[in-house]
Amino acid sequence: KQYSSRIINPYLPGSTETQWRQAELPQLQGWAEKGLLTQPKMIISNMEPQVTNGPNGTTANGPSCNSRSCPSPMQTGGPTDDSKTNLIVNYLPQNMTQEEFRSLFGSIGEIESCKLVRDKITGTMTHTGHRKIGGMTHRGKCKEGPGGRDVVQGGMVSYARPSSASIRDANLYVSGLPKTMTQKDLEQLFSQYGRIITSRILVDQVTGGSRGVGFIRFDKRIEAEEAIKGLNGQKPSGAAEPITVKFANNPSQKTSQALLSQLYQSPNRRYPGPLHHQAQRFRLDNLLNMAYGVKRFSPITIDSMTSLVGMNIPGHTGTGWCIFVYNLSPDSDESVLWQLFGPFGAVNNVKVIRDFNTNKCKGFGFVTMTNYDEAAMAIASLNGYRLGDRVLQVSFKTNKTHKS
DNA sequence: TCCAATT
Repeated sequence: KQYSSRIINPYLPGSTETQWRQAELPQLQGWAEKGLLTQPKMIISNMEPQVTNGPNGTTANGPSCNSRSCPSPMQTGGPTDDSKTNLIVNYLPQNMTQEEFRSLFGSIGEIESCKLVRDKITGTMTHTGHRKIGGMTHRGKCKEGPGGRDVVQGGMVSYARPSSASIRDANLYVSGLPKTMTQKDLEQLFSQYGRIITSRILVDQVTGGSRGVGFIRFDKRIEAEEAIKGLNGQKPSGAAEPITVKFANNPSQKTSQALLSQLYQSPNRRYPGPLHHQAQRFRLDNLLNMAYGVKRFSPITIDSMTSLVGMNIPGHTGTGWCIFVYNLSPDSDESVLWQLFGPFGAVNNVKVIRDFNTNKCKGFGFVTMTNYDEAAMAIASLNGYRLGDRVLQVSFKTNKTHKS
C-alpha cells in the first residue's frame, strides 16, 4: 500500500479530526496514548499522496498545496536533488530518543543520516518543551518505496533549508499585538517583507486567548531587518496600540547560570529564603479580617457594571481583574504575590516579571483576581504597604508601555 | 526605579 507520511498540525487549516483518526503509524499513536507528546495532537497520518511545491510561496505553517495535482518533487527535482532530501522535524516529544526518531522515519524511507538536536547545557530538548528539532536526510531508495513521494512540508515536518549565514538570526519577537489578531493576520502583516518560515502567536494557557505576543521567522535575516524597520512601533490597521518588533531571544543562548536558576525554582516553593522573614512580618490574620470584614459591606458585584462601561476599565480582562504590583525586590517570586493577594479573595494567576537573562525580578508583577470587589480591596489594602524596605505600589493594570 | 509576555 502506498501512503505518504505527513505530520499534522492540528492548528492549521486542513488538519482535521478525520486525519487525526486516520493515524496509522503505531509509534506516534503509542506515544500520544502515553502522554509523551508535548502536543498530543501531533501525529503522523496516513493520507493520499501528499506532495508540495517545496519551500516556496507559502509559510511552513500551512501546507502549500493540498492537491495531488501538484508535481511531485521526485518529478521536478529528481532523486539527486539534495534540497528535497533534507528535512527538519519540529515539535518532537521531549523524551524521544535518537533510536525512536530514526525508527519513526525509517518506516518511510531509507535514512542516510539523522540527528536529534538537544540543548547543550541541560541535555533536554529545550526547557520549555518546544523547539525540538531534528534533522534527517532521505536518499537512495527514497524514490522506490512509499517514501518516494514522501516529501512533506508544513506542520511539523518541512524541508530543511540549506544552512547559510543569510538565514541566521531571522527570527522576530513581536509584542503588543491586538488580542484579536490571528496567526494568519500576523503572517499577512509580515509577509510583505519576505518569505515567512514559521509564525506563532502565544496563547494564555488557561483561557486559550492570544497573549498579544508572537514570533515570525523569515527566510532571510535581511527580510527580518526590513520588517523591524517597517513595523516596529507601527499600528497595524485597526489596532489601537503600536506593536513592538525585535529580534527574538534564543533560549539556547541563555547562560548556564540562568538555566540553572530556572531549574532551581520549584513552583511549589512557598517561602523563598530572602523573603521568609518579610512574609512572617506580614500579618495574614489582619488581612483576612480586613478582606472578609469589608466584604460584608460590599454586597454588589461589578459584573453587571462591566457590561455598562465596556472594555476600558483598567485592569479588566476577560478572565478577571489584572493588578499591577510595583516595587518588588529582585529576589521576589510568585509565592510572595500569592501570599499578599490570596487573603483578599480568588486569585486566578500571579506573575513576577523577570529579566530574561538574569532571571531576577524586574521590580514588578501582575496578579489577576476574579472578583472586582476583592481586587479593589486588595489594592486599597496593599498599595503603600511596606514589604521589607520597599513600599509597594498596587493598582489596576493600565496599558502604559515600558520602553527601555 | 512605574505596566509583561521569548516558541
